[in-house]
Amino acid sequence: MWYTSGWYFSMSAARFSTVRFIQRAFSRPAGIAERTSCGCAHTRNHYSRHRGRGLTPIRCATIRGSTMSEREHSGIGSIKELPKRYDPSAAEPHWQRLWEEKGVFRFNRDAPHGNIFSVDTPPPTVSGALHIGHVFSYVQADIVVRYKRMRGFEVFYPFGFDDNGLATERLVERVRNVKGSEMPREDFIELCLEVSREQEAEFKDLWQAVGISCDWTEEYTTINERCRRIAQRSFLDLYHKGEVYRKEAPSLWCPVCRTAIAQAEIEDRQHPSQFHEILFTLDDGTQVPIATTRPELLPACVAVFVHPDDDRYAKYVGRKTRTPHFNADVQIITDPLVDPEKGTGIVMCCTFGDTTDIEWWQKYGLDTKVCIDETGKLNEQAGEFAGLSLEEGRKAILEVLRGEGLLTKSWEIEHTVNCHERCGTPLEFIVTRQWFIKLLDKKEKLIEYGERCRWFPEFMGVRYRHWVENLHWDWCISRQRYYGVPFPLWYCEACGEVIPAREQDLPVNPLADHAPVDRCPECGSDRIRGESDVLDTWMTSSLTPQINAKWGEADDRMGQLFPMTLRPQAHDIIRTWAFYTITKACLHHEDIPWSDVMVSGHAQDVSRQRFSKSRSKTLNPREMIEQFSADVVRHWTSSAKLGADTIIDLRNPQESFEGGRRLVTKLYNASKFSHAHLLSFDPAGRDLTALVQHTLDRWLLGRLADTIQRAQKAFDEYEYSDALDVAERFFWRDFCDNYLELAKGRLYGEAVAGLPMEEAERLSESAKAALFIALEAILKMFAPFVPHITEDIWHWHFARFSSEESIHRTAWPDAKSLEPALDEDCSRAGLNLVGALALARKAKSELNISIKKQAKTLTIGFQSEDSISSRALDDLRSLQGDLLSTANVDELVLKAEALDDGYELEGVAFKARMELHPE
RNA sequence: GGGCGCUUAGCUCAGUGGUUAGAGCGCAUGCUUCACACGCAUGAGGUCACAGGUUCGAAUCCCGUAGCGCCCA
Repeated sequence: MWYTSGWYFSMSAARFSTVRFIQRAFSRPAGIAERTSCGCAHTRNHYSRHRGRGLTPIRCATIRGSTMSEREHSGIGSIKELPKRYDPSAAEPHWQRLWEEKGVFRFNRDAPHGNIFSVDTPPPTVSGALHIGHVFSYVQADIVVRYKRMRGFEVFYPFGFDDNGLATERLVERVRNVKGSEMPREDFIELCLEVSREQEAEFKDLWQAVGISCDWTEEYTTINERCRRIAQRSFLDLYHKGEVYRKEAPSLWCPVCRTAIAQAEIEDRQHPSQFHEILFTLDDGTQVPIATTRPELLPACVAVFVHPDDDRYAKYVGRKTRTPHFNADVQIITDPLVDPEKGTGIVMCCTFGDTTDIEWWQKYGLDTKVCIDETGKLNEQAGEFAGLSLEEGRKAILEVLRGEGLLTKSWEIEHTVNCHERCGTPLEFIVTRQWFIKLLDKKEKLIEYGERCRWFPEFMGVRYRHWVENLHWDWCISRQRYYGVPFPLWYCEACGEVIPAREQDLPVNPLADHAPVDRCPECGSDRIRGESDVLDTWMTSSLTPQINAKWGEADDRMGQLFPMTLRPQAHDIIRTWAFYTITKACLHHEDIPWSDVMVSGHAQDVSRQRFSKSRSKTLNPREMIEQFSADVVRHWTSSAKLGADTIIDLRNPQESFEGGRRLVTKLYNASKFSHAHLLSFDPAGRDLTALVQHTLDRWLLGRLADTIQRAQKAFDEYEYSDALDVAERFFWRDFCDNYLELAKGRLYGEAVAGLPMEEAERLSESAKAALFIALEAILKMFAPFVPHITEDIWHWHFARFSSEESIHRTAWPDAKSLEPALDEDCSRAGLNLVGALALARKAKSELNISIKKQAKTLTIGFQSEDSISSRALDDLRSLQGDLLSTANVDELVLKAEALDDGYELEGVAFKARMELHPE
């Protein structure tokens, strides 16, 4: 039998006693640690140092603040006495409270500009519950921020909520079942503020629960006094610079929300629709077929168009035609914008069906015949159809035409319709008087400013450029709504003069406050009226860098904080949030708002539909955190590369969280093991790299240095997912699978049992020093991703040697500091040993035996006698004790010749053969 | 119609000119092992969408085709 091998007993005499000691230590009832004169509980090694060698007791690491101490402090002393499993539901709120109490993420207001990493997070719109997609995007930013903080930047990470505007109004109307238009304005605004406050409390609670490391003392909402003042200051600045104008013009109009909106608020939706072929009549009685999807606009028809090269209709050009039923005579005109392939190739132009109608209206000086009112109903222009909704009007007009024999054909088509992103209503163009910011005259400048920002990933900057290139309208900033920042303006009712507020009076409410003058400076009239429109909410939310830097305020810190460093956001808001923010910085300061933009993707269901606040089917992040923990949810957010969308199965979300769960469990277990051995190691005041002397320990630190550098490089490019990947690889493979297994012999004292005391001490201290360095670096590398468990473990052991209160304020691991311990020969030897260990594992696996089962010999043969092989042979010879104790083999046979059978490891120039003890 | 992105293992995805293309999940086999069975070990699994080109060498660069997604007309 294998255990009767004489070699085993002769080599293991010392080990045998150790084993018996361990058994005795473990046989104590759990929770009763043996105590000695140093007054604390002990690990086996610590215990043996006191008893066996009479060494002075070292200070034992006590656990400060960690959740473990609350539950288990009485039991430090062996692995057994740590809880079997980590409990995130207790640990996570504990650390979140501590971070808040200690102000761990608070910005130091005296920090110099050059050392600041400032983050302009887009404040989430208060328009419904946050979903898992928000967590996906915002946590990605937090991961980067936590890394930057550890790299020594003074982080400025404020957080705000965008509660001003239409989106919030619609939420309030929905949840309180009211209509803003049907109640007193002030009451409605009060209700909006109330709902906003409730929602914001929930948002904040969720952000804290998921561990967003922002500074809550910098919190703002876009409706608060500072934001109203800055938004009005922004308007006045543009007004005085001549960058805004007020004009009566066709504007995008939402008939349901009854307000003008901007181009950026359009959402294209595919609608099933019908093409109708309608007969117009020429002056000589000839009938021409015109195809349209919008027969309800027939009363507003002011011309018909054909393509200049369309031979079919060339003979009609320049003549007049009469609209069916409404009997208006309109001109037939040619224009290249007509698509001859679409419908019949003849198209009617109305006031206003679409942007082409508006273009033609301007270009050819056409009549204005408005048939739609601002509530989306047909007006008196539509004759007997007045008062009908557009849908009813369409049916009625078609019915009449059919009766008159003028509707010749109808067929189904798929049609893209411009809808309002907030309510989905098809938009109309209505002539109204609105304020606009000039954009079209500065497209090139806006593109240039976009290019001065660094976009991650780079192609997201291209999307911005194309959006600017394709702008058709100046920015309409008037909203005929209630819950928003008022225009700081009054008008003279007599002559129409515009009277702006004075800077020192901001913020103003022109409906309640007196104008800065009693009489119109132009005509002397005392009939002065405040503007009732409010500013587009983007007028405020495009100013978040200025709001954060308190532009123009008494405590202005623009010099310190502007431009900001980073704008993190998802890609759907490039055309809105990013675009408007760049526009404002350009207009106000001739500068970019931030130097870097990191653009995240979306979380989607398996059907590849992105989540949104309005979709009912989504995942509640609170429930996910309760079920899987914040760390696990955060780990999932790193599973996708920056900018890439990710998929999460709503019916089976646990699959997406599996990787995080595994990492957290593994971190806990590996740390628990390390902790037990490190309790007897005192790093205080010692040069740890100098203690690391064993080849394997130096190999480990070489791998660590490489990992740190690669993670750092990835993080600096905002590629947090690559950083996580290299860290996990190192932790799982190098550290857990190989190093810990190989070091156990020395950590338990077995591998050094027969050596002189000093040598044994040196080798075991080397392992502990390496363990200490590597584990702390591992915790730090994972800290941005899984901030709670890393904080917890760091407090078991490392906090007491640090001047910081939290791992999140400590320095990112320094690869350079490891250099004294690095050595090429050790790196190579370590690699060879790990290769040989893999061969031994493979051999046992092929023989279907446990890795633990003691084998007789491991024979490794080398294919050739080149220098690589002979060095590898030397490496294995010098490390054979580590190999044998880890692989559980009695004897290693090294042969400088190729083996004719056995197991070959790919990429390694040797083969191995395993020989078992006879049964 | 235009722009951007994507197409790599059963699934979800890494992989920016250089050995034999990787990971996680899933699958198969073995192992109760003194941190971890929520674990470990070992293994199977790929015509890198298709076609052409550049190159000593292409998943990677260029051109074209097809399909998918997003954004904009």
